[in-house]
Amino acid sequence: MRSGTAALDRDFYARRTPTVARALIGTFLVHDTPEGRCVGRIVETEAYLADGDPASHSHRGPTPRNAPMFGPPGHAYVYFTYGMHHCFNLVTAAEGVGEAVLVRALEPVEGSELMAARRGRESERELCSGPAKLVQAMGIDRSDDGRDVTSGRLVVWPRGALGTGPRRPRVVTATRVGIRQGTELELRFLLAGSKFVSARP
DNA sequence: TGCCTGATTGCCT
DNA sequence: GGCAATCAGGCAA
Repeated sequence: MRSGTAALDRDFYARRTPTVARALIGTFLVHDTPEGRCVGRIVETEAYLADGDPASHSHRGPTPRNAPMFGPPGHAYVYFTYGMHHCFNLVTAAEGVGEAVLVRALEPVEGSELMAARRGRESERELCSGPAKLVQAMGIDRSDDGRDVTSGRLVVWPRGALGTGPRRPRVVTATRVGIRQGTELELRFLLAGSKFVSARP
């Protein structure tokens, strides 16, 4: 294993959640399954906070569903919504603080044929341009809820790990989408100019 | 116990 | 641009 492909460690996630959400732009989500490896560059994220954020699942305190948000940072939080979709989050901040970053869009980097087969879609832009789309394309499911993402089959590689893409990408902020409360908060982060984001700000 | 809403997507018009 | 699909959590009764 090359030194450049070491996964982001727990200290990366144990910071202020908006800081982590911004720092995740340009990093690589990597999932190894028996069918093969899929890699996507993270191009869109949203931060969900513990205090003053009514859109956050953790807003009303811990439940069995949102428990991973309150666990140690560097773990996955996968939840089911709208009766048919899953969304993938990375748990941030200190243990006991219910915060996480929702990964909203990826740019396919490796394994796009496998992604297309899972998605039943050929268009590269349609593979990962939405939180539920990328979960399906990457082969993530509820068994990954709570998984440690600092090592193992599901990890995040730092910017520059593959020798492609800018190490200091231009990141723009915007208000979050798909929520009714907390819409005034600028907690959405996007890779400037990327055509793989879910919706233009 | 039961009704309502939602961090979405894809198909239909 | 509208709307159905379909389930877990929250809240009212």
